[in-house]
Amino acid sequence: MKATIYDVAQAAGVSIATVSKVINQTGRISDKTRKHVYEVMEKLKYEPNMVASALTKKSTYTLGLTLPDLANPFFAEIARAVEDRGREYGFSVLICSTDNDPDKEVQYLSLLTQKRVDGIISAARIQNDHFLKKMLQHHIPFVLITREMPTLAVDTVMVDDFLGGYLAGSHLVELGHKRIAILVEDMDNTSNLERIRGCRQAMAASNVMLDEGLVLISGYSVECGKSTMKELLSLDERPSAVFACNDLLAIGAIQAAREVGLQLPSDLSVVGFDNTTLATIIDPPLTTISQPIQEIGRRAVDLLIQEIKQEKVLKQRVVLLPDLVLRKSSSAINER
Amino acid sequence: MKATIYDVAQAAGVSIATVSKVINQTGRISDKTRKHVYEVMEKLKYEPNMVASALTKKSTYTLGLTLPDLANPFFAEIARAVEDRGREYGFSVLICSTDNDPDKEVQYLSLLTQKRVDGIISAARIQNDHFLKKMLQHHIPFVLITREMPTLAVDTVMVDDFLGGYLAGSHLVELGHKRIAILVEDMDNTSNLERIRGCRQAMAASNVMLDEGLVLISGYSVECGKSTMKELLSLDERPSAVFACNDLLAIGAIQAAREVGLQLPSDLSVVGFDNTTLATIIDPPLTTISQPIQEIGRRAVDLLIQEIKQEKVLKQRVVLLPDLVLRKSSSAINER
DNA sequence: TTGAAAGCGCTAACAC
DNA sequence: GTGTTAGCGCTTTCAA
Repeated sequence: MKATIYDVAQAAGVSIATVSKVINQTGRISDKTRKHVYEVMEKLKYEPNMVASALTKKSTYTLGLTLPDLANPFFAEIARAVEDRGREYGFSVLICSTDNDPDKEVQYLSLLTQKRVDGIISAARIQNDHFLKKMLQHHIPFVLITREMPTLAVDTVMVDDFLGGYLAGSHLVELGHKRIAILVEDMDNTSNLERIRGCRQAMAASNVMLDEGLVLISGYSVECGKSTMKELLSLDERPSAVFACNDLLAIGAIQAAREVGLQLPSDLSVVGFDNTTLATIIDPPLTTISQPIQEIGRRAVDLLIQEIKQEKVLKQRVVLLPDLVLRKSSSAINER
Repeated sequence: MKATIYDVAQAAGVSIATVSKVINQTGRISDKTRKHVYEVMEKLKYEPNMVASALTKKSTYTLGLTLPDLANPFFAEIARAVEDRGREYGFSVLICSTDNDPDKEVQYLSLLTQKRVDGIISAARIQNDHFLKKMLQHHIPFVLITREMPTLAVDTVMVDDFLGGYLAGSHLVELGHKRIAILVEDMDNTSNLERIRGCRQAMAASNVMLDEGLVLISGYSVECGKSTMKELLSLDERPSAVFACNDLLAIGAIQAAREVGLQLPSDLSVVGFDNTTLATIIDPPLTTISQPIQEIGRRAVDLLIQEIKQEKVLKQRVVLLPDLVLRKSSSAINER
């Protein structure tokens, strides 16, 4: 049986209140008893029971993180950033992959509240905003990352998707591309919509019209990007450039292009979004729009902790600005 | 204030015991009261407090997972596999990246025991086996994955590293390579040692001697692999093939080779280890030794849960067998 | 500087 | 079928 605070108190010849105080460094305890209690704890291999203390303190010192898929490098990096920043504040993190499945989302969110996490960070594209609204009514500290819910007053840390799309679009247009395709995971979330809108607007600013028939919904994975890109490449008049709304799709696009024998970037320019480590691994290295992953994780945790500690009442939306990272997958159009 | 079981009991006009029974589906409750209690819970938006129940039930239904770095795709995939299997049993998982830092390892392990996780899965290369021994004495269910501790009776799920190295070595030797280099993260862990030993033995079996000067410790990242590979390539007599003890290093090696203008696989064959998704992204696609990641996560959780439920006393070491996955980064030696 | 005692929200005998 | 009650291991007034 694990030692409890009673065992320590008894062995040390003091009360449990005293032991509690030395553990938590609260109240005033003489150096002598403190040291003695420490020794006894050591001897008994005593490990404070945080579930008991959580029950009284009403704080578990754990954060919940929901995201679509932990195996996706982008989210894995986000998770790591959250973990690191959480650790600095003494919080650990419970991770939940939802696969963007509404059922899982609801289940996990409910689980997290039952486990009484002190706050939740969600990168999941929550389908059920009704449910989310309910969560917020429970007043559980909550911050959304990577995406926004325009209709909800919820703390958010995100990147400016419109600007990201705009940067991608201008880059391509400046390189002389006119026939630009867009690969998107799905159209159900604002981020993707904004990225497309940004790209379209950048093109329009240079009088290049986006052919809406070249905007393809591909699903979520390298494979999906690849097969969708193949469709695109079998078109009579194939695009000379493609903006993929995330790196995974961009990679699929590159693979598809190579499989049909195209040279990159001369035959096809590809721009991604996220700037995950994958972007440097693919050949040619991917020109992409960077999200400041570390910073997103960091700021999200900061906001959450402030809310948990009630140091803040003002909800806010932090919009970080993306960057165009030039690599080798894009180049001036090759007019034959 | 969140509703408690008392609020529900009162509002439903029953005792808390009854409410508890309907929540946990224990004891016998009439359909009528059950339904009524459910309605009240609904109305009050009651969420059972799992920290309270954990205190009495002595089970938190959460698992701890420690690994070197969640941002590393290999471990991210492991984490996802563990999460999924855990979920099937109703467990969530607390993730801890140790960066192979002995201090963090000790801190996290201690944190996990304080949070009273029901069990721990560790992929971390725990430096401090003394500490680990202490953990095991506490009888906390524990399973090691991805690596072994030969001197400790601890449940383990791993891949046969020796065989993996052997497969890599034979493959290269069969392709006619004689000057084979090995890139390894570090020599502090049995896995790496075994992989090298396997490779060496496969070579020896074909009367090819491993030049120990070609075994380089590179550190842990694509960048490290790259710079170490550059050293290797600046040798007077450069190797014609390299076995990298993990995919990250293999990717670094490929990048280095390309940067100095080599053609792969004609000028250099590269074999990796792990078969992460990265292997399919790099160009040329990486020939590598596959670890059955899903299966490792799955089996680890199964073992752990059995131990938690005390359905098992026998400790065991599950050794999964690796596979050679042929892709495009290796080919017969090119004799000029 | 220390201790007694009342909770925290729940489960599990056990009694009715 | 349902209720009473004694914990689970800890924190936190409040007294001493």
